[in-house]
Amino acid sequence: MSDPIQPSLLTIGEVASESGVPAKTIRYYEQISLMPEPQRAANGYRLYARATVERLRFIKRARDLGFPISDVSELLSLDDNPNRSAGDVRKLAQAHMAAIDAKLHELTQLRHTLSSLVDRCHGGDRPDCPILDDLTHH
Amino acid sequence: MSDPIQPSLLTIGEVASESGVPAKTIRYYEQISLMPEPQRAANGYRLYARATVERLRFIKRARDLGFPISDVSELLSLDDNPNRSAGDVRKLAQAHMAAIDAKLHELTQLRHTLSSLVDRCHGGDRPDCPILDDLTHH
DNA sequence: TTAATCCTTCCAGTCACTGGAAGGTCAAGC
DNA sequence: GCTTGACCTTCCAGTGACTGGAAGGATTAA
Repeated sequence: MSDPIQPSLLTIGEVASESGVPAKTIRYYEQISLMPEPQRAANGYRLYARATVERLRFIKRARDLGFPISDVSELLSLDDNPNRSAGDVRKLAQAHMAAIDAKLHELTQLRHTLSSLVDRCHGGDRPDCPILDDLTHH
Repeated sequence: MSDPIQPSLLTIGEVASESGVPAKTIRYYEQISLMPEPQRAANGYRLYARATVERLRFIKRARDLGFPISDVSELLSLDDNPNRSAGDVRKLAQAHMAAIDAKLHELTQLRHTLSSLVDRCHGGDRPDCPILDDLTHH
């Protein structure tokens, strides 16, 4: 009846500051079902169990490693599943690495091209410019 | 009175195929004012001068080099301005290169971390996995 | 009582397109 | 004359992963 808030439950601001994930982002994760809907206090505030902080840290670390949300979702499922195989996790990480490698390759190419253009440009006050020439006549 | 369509004017499909920029994207560029509004035929079709193809190729090349639209807009202005200085163009390109370098650095770091995690994972059927351990306990 | 700091929801913006719906136009073939 | 297909038009919505802001309620401290 007295419906006391259990001392172990945390507000969104608390899990946010403890996990490093902004409250706004936590609500967003709930909206896209990456995080489950939490309990609510009588006043409508979200209330989270302590373990939620770990969950959010897991997500944050995965995001910091560049995994897209869809991968994070899979990683969470694997983490929850005691019958998982490490091979499945490894495959996911390898696929992500391959995507990063592709991006690195693309950016490296770009960098070479830009660097050669910049090197060939005198950079002075005259209007003639090999960079614009390249854009115009490539 | 007879309002003949000049033979040198092109439809959006024609400038699209000659420039390599999809018609949809050309309309989008018009919407964000990267491209000016073109003439219209009596039936409402967009009609472009031949020179538009060069303009679109310029944009496409700049986009392929990774310049954001705002930079492309500046590059077009510089290209149009006979009093430009090559130094301004060079500065823009260098700033873009710096952004690419930052991205490269970030991705390289990521790649190292992921690579070491993947290397440490046996990848077999057992559930124990250093990748998940890292996500959980980092 | 007031102010500050929480919390809530909902809407809009970021970036650069891209897909799709619903409909008008045009040329060719039967 | 009719149909078919390839154009063209506009408008709306979705992508990824948030982020900012408005408008308002709740709680706490001075």
